[in-house]
Formats: sequence, structure tokens, C-alpha cells
Amino acid sequence: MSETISGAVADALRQYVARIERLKEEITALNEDVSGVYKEAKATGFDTKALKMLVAERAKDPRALQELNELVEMYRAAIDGTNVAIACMHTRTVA
Amino acid sequence: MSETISGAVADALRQYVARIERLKEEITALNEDVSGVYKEAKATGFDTKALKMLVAERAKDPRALQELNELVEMYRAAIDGTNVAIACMHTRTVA
Amino acid sequence: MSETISGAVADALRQYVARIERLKEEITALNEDVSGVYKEAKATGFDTKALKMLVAERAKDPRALQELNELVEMYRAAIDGTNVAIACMHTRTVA
Amino acid sequence: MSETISGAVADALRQYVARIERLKEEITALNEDVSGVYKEAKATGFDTKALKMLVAERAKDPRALQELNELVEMYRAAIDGTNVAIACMHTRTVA
DNA sequence: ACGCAACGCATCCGCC
DNA sequence: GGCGGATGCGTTGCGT
Repeated sequence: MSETISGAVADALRQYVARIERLKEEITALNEDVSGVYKEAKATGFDTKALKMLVAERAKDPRALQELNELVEMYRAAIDGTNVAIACMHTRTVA
Repeated sequence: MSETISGAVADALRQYVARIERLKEEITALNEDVSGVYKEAKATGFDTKALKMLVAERAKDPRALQELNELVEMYRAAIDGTNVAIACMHTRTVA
Repeated sequence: MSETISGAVADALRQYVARIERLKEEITALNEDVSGVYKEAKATGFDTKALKMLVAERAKDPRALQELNELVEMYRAAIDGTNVAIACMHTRTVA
Repeated sequence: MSETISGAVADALRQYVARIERLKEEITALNEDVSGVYKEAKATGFDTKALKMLVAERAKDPRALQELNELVEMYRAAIDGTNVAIACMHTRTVA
């Protein structure tokens, strides 16, 4: 009997699984809604891919984004031979 | 003027983006809820990884799942040398 | 001049990028080879999905795998009402 | 006996699996090499994230990339109220 | 603080 | 040509 655990634990497990599955259903529904909106947008003449990029972009912290872009640009410039001042190579936090 | 489009299109765009962002927020919230449940479960002594596998498993069609598992088992047996009748190599739909 | 860095850094950058791109090319080629093998297998009558699962399974540590599966099975049993002794709820490392 | 298949099939299966696993090993090795290069680069003072973005960017068709970026920019402008001519809403292939 | 592993997203390919 | 599934990438959170 020592290693056997009462059915209360099983009940708890059931509850957890039920709650998770409920939430997942809702999430699935919302994801379908998102897809729906993209389809609508597409039907109206918008480019889905660009739209997604726009949304993703807006979801990010603009500061960090810009910093990163600048860094990438710097690297690209360095590689392209354009010897445009590889300054501040080392990441500097904005402020 | 020919290539310029009226502001109504911009409005439509704004609407789409707003709807999508709204939905995404809700999804994020629900995902956090899911995480919360997993944490609770973990605190109660359950193994998170196993729980996730269980939930994932339950989300799948049991029929298809079983069929696939049987096939995999058959292949594994064949490889392990155990020459357990490699019958029905070709996928057969259950019924 | 203080913030400008010599071209040696640019050279290093070029080297890194070149090495990475070279490696990525090789990886791409190998991935295509893998796809090729799967196609061959499929043409011979094997089920691609099952094959992939088999390969994935073999790639994992059998010990950990089995332990996890047992745990999942235990949870499932508990949920299914089958009150098959929920013993050792808490993860026990094998040895 | 009708449903039993000769061991030749098992052999074929073994061959396929062996080939796949071999290829996967090589791929894994190369991926580790890539990681190694990133670590080297990081140790030299480069920002890994930016480096990855640079590599990803270079891997894409520059034409398509630029077009997409322009589209995104146009959308963003439209949303920002800046009523910068939403012309050519509909994707135009460059040439 | 770093490295690792799971999660979610974006891309690509095969199917319909 | 569109859709769904499968794969790979990038990100985030966790454990060390």
C-alpha cells in the first residue's frame, strides 16, 4: 500500500488536463479567427506575407529593433567592402 | 493621381491590424493561463513533460495514432532482426 | 578616428560569414540526400511518416524514453478511471 | 504465410535507416561546426544575433526581399496616418 | 550569466 | 492553385 496513492490525485490530474484542454480549444478558435482576418485582408488586395511582417514588427520593442538593424547594417557594410566606419562594434545598451 | 489610393484602404488596413493584434493579445493571455496550470500541476508533484505528452497524445485521433504506432513497431521489429512477420507492409486503412 | 576600427575586423567578419555559409551549403546538400532516401524508401513501399518516427525514436536515449512513456501511461491510466495504482508519482531516476 | 514478407524487405529497411542515420550524423557535426563559428565570432566581439540576421538576409533573394520591405513600409506608412500615397497596393513583379 | 531545451512561428513540400 | 502537414529557425524560459 505504501506506493499507492489515493484517487484524489487522479482527480487533480483530471482537473489539470481538463483546464488545459479547455484553454487550448479557445486558443485554437482564436487562431482560426486570426487566419480568417488574414484571408479577408488578402481578398481585399493586401499581401499576407507583408501584413504578417508588419504585425510582427509592431509587436517588437522599437528601440531594440532599431539597434539591431543598425548593427546588421554595419556588419553588411563592412562585408561589402564599403569601409564605412565599423565603430561601436561592441554592443552598447542604449541608455 | 492614378497610382494613389484613397484613405479608405488605409482604414481597412488599420482595422485588420487592430483585429489581429487584439486576437493575439487574447491568445497570449490564454497561453499564460496554460503555463499557469502546468506550474500548478508541477507544484503538486506532476511531471510537466509527461503531462504535456499526455495532452498532446489526447489531442490526436486515436485511430490514426494506433495504426501508425503499429507500423512503427513492425518496422522496428524487422530491423531488430526479430523476424516477426513483416506482413501488411503497405498501409492498410483500418476499416 | 577613435570609434573607427581597422579593416582587419571586417576581414574577420568576412571569414566568419564565409565559413558559416559554406557549412550551410553542405548541410543543405545532406538534407537533400536524406529526402532522397525517404523517397526511395517510399517508392519501395514503406510509409514515410512511420519511418521518420522510427528514426526519431532510435535517436533518443532509450532509458529516458521508456521512463517518460511509463509515466505518461500511468497518468493516462489514472485519468481513464482505471485506478491502476498511481505509485511513484514523483519522478524517480532509474539508477 | 501469405502475409509474411521475405527478409529481403527487412534488409532494405535496415539499409535505408542506416543511410539516413549516417547522413544525420554528418549534419549534426556540421551544425556543431556552425555553432562553433558563432562562438568564435562572439568571442571576437561580434553580436551573435545580428550575425545570424545578416546570414539569413544574405541567404534570401535580394530582389524579393527589397520588394517585400517596400510593401511593408508602405503599409506601415498608411497605418501611421502619414498618408504617403498608397500606390501599387497590389503586388507588382519587378520585371 | 550561460547554455540547453521546449515552444511557437515561418517556410516549404506534398496532397487534393 | 490552395490547404494541411512536416521541417527548420528563432525566441523564450529553466536549470546549472
